[in-house]
Amino acid sequence: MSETPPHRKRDASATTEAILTAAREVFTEKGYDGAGTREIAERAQVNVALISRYFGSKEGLFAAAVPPMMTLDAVLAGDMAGFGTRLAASLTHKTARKGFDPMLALLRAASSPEAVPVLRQALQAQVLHPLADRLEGPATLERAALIGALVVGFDLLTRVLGLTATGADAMDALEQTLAKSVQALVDQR
Amino acid sequence: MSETPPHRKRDASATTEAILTAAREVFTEKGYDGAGTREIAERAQVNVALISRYFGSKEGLFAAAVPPMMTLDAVLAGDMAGFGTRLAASLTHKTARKGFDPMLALLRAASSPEAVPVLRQALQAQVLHPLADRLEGPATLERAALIGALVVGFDLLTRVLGLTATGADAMDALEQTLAKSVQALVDQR
DNA sequence: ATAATTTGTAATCGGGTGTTGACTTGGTGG
DNA sequence: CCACCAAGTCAACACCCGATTACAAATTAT
Repeated sequence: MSETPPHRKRDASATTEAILTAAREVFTEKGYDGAGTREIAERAQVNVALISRYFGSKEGLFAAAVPPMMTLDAVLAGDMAGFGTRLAASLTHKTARKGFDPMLALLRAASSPEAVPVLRQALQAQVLHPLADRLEGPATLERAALIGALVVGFDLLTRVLGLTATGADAMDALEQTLAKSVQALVDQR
Repeated sequence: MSETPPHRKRDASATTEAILTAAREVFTEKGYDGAGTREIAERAQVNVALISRYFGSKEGLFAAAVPPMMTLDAVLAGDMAGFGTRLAASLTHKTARKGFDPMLALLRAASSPEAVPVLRQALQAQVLHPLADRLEGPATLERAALIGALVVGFDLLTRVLGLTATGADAMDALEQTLAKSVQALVDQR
């Protein structure tokens, strides 16, 4: 058995990036409390102390890892007439993407006091406000918040709590109803 | 200074009840991970070991404390024409009740794997199904789930993440929009 | 080549967690 | 009265956490 190369080339930016992607994965899977710095470091194949060095603390790592990825741009592209359908599809068509998922990370970190300010600010600035700007009519911010509530609640029920629709046709019905509810909030005026 | 009476009268059912109410409060405030058995015992003025004795484990305590209280009966009473208004009012009129709040407890425990099965079962059996039974038309379970998502998401945004409506009139607009969205899901057919 | 700075390592600190076992105390039935 | 058993106490266990310190190795600058 050949010895594992004792250390890869020294590259600060590469290791910070490795830490960030590992942190995103673990925060997604385990939440803020459940994610341990040792586990993150291990997955990044990096020494634990480097987390403190580069990000100051676990909270600093979370703030650096999660917020930049919270965006609604993909679904917001296109005309708002099809927004409900697009959003519903993006929620039900769980691409089962391994690794980082901003929504799961948010849901599983929301119970940790240290993470709350970070999450609130990012959600406000990068999701709710951009969405409200695309709405017309009265109370755009409130309607945007309700759309956000629908999305967040939907993901909490299905992905975190694991509530499953009973059948494939029920899944279709769910997606259609969701799309209709969202679109009603978009078209309201 | 008189000595504090070294111990109150021995009463197993009274102490289990004290543990339960203390547990409900702490789980509400700190979530499942954040709530410590020692803190619960201290608030109940009870020895920590009694938690293990009476409930087997922290998970057992959670299962005994939270699910029985998850109910929608108060809002479900009355005719379904006013359901949206009633539900929206019950959410925005945060009575700021101190102590136990099943919705907060659910939200802050949802990220803990040990709590998830308990929460899912209780939500399913005591909230979603009773609500679906009161709905008419197609896909009642799916529409009930979406109403649940709206409620859960709304509370997550406002109470857990602390997103605040900018003004009092904005709060009214939010409540009305929420009522309308819920009622639309109720009346759909 | 030598000094200085950055990058990575290893061990440890102080504290907190849920849970357990042995023990003591209180009330009660024989 | 006293033995018995439930109810409560106490101290410890084994484990995990985030953070820090002192040190070694590699890179860069002089």
